[in-house]
Amino acid sequence: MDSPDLALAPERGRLKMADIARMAGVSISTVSRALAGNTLIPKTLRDQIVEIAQTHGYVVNQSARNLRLRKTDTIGVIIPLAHEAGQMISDPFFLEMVGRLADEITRRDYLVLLNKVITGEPGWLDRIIQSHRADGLLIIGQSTQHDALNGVAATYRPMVVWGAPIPGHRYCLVGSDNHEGGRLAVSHLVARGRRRIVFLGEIDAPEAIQRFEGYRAGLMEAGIAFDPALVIPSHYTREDAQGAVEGLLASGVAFDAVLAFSDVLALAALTTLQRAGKRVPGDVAVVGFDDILLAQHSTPPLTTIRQDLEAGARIMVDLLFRRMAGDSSPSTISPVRLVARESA
Amino acid sequence: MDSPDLALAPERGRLKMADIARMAGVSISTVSRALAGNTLIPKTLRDQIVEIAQTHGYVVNQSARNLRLRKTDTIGVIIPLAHEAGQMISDPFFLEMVGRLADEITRRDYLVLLNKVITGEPGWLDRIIQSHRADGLLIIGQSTQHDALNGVAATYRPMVVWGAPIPGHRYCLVGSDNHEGGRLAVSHLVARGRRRIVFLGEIDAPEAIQRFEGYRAGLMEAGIAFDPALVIPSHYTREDAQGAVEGLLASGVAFDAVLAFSDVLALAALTTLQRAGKRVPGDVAVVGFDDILLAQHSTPPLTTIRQDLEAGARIMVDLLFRRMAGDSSPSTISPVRLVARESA
DNA sequence: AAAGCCTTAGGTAGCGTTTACTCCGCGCTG
DNA sequence: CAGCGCGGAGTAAACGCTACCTAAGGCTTT
Repeated sequence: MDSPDLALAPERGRLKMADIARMAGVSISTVSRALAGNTLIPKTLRDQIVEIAQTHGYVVNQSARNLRLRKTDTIGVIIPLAHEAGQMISDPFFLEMVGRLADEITRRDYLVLLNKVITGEPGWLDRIIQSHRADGLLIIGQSTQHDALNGVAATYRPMVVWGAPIPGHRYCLVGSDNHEGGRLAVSHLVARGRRRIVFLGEIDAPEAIQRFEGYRAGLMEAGIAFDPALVIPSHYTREDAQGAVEGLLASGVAFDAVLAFSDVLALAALTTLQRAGKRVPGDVAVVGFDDILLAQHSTPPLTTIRQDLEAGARIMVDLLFRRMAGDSSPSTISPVRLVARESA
Repeated sequence: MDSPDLALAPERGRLKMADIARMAGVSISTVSRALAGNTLIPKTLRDQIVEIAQTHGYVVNQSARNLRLRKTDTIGVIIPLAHEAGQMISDPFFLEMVGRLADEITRRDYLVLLNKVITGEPGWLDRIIQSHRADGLLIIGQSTQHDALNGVAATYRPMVVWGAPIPGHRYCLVGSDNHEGGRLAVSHLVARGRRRIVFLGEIDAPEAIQRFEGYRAGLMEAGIAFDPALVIPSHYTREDAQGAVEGLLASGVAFDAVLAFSDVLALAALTTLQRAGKRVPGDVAVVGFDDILLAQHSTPPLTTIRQDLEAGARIMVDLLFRRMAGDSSPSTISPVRLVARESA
């Protein structure tokens, strides 16, 4: 059928536009236009060219296209991990967030470029931006990088950050009402008669700070004095939380509830407490934060502060695309709600 | 300090190598070499150039680099979703796999490009390969695309597929011993006195087929006749499995155990059975497959066939990089083991 | 019938790198 | 002292594409 064409094809897999042009007997620019669906080329010719390209398995080389067009049809999703504390992309919260974002992004026919970043070396963000590998950036968690983010925000628009608002932030922020979450959790625990409420987690990132502030606000509302002995630091991993809770138990400090920074920490606390013979919620009530999938499946099911990640992801991607289109978009804080299950 | 340099810089954000060259008073090629650490350039000059680049926030444009070098330092992770059955990247199994792969890939300083593909349109794989956006491809699950994969395997080397071996497969395959998994599960159930064992799942993808074959082999070993009425089809989503189990209950068919294709399905079955008043494992024992994180947290904890995803991901990435280096690497099937928890 | 206009198509200049090739000057050897 | 090798740096040709500019016809318009 098209035997003459075949002779013209170079080795498979390195076909370029010029090859298709030769086969079709037209110029390169005509092929480019035809494949782009440009109506400058009459429909019949366009279809012919597309047909030839298809039967030969030709596809536009994106590296070249990206260079020429100065865009990549790709969104970078960045996971900043501070301290090299061993937290990985496999962390359930990140994973859920990444999944949701990926669903939203692919729905818009963009690709997702996943970046794990060990923050610390200054200029990491500039490096990512200037490499021009993505048309926009989604940053999951400010970690301790508020200043770095603020630094680029002035000149680099297509960026949306998940996290908590810090006075003077100039980047576009999407997040939950962490303060209210902390307050809600405490008020729920207090209503169930708890008075000695542990706060489990590292208080470094803005989200953590605000949850902690909410915790203190909740205590104050209830007229309970804040006791520093009940603040138990723990990194973001299961293992770390387990160690922290074991330490707490060993210390002999009395407590009847745990409010954890995240569900991952809460679940670790739950199992550690149970293994130590404590009944949950009988002896100790446990409240988490996030409402990851696991939360509803633990034994007992975890009471937690729910962040609607699906909505959050949708908003982030929405705002990002508006920014990429030149709009300036406002930061957005979504409400949280307490999901009462059985652990508290 | 370097005030004359500043005057030469164009608007921030679009610095190119030529600008750095001008600032340093050398040619473009010298800058390129210096930034690449090429020892042709004496160390002092190299350091000077790097310094200038750094203070001005210059970073090599990857689009251009990719085009010139014909490589991207990027691995494509592809999630083929058949049937448009609503399964999303947010599916726990995919997510866990993606997380593990991402950890392995970023460890090697490559980036991860996430691709959701609705298989169906022929040529989807060619399109991805020819777009030259990634240096290698990791495909999570053969789905129904065995032929498409086999088609490109001959000419496209850097590709590794997660799934189950099919006679005559020519692509590099990594997976678990699905047949043995099915057999193990049945043998475990039989040892606990179960005789009417349901198989819950779609029997379309190779992995499913082999798990099903293992199920039949297990029955045969135990001298139990295979009963087609106990094969309950269900797509890969929670919702679908729930419907399927409800249908099963309504049908009145007697059964005392469920072996599900995946943990997601098993967990859906678990809750559906409980909601219908069945006790697990009292009335019905439930066994899953995969051992996703959720499995150990359900009530009761799920007995399941464990696939070691961490090891699997490591092997996949390992083999892929060997293939990218030109080695040909063998397919690998990892053993599975039964994790007995309380649901069976 | 000359002048314009629209349609259709090609030529070609980049996009920003990397690297093979060339060139220059200096210290050595024979 | 001619010639040679070599360290050091520049020139220019790709990499594969898109889009601006130009041009050739075949129309309509005055």
